[in-house]
Amino acid sequence: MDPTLDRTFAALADPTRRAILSLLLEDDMAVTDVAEPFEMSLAAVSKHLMILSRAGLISQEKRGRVKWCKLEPDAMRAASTWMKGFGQFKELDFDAFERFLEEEDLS
Amino acid sequence: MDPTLDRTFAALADPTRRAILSLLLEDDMAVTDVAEPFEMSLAAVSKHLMILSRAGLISQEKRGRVKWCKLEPDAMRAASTWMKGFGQFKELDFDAFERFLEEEDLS
DNA sequence: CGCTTATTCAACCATCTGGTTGACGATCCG
DNA sequence: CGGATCGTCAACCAGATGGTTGAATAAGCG
Repeated sequence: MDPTLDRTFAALADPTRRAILSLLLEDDMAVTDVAEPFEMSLAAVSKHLMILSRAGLISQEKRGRVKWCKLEPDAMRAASTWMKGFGQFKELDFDAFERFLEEEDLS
Repeated sequence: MDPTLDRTFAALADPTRRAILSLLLEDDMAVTDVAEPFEMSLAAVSKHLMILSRAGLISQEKRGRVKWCKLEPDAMRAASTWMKGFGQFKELDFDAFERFLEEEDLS
């Protein structure tokens, strides 16, 4: 029911966006530089960045003309936590998993 | 570029489908039983199960009239591996991460 | 055989997605 | 100031998504 988790997984479902995240792993980048390796318009990349931003996977800060994009690990960590918790309890203790979901509010 | 990873993350982006996976964690279930807790038509749940199935997150086996749905951990593991690898190399060794991506073919 | 249960199919609908192009606002620079 | 660069906005498009309903297929049961 967590809308953030929805947005995070949805954002990760696109290969262009995963590639953008890989780029940002190297360093913070301006929007134009993020767009450079992709064979699509700047506007399209800008939209992808907006989706990543609303999903909490990146943050954007405008300094002068240039908008800098920066990886934000927390959102991905939340998604990873959901998956980890999921596997952790398989064939083990379903009640414990239920409690885990309630605690984390990540059902 | 891995279409399976695309489908896996896309499948996980829907709260109904994540809830279905939680149900299946408890036990294998028939389609009708999976649908029971949800306030939507059986056809809608059937579609969700199809999406989970094509994403590799579950398998479905028909025995008699009844189609049994079973959790398949491999797909989620692949997604989890992508995320884990992602975090693992942050601010550490970008070249190693690049190699990881190539090896895993999970860019 | 005929009824009931299990599940999908088909058509339809509203909304979202990923892309385009062209215009626009903002900022830096000579 | 005037021009170039950075980035978004707006309108548009084709196709996917998540839901509905009603009919169809398939299998078990009396």
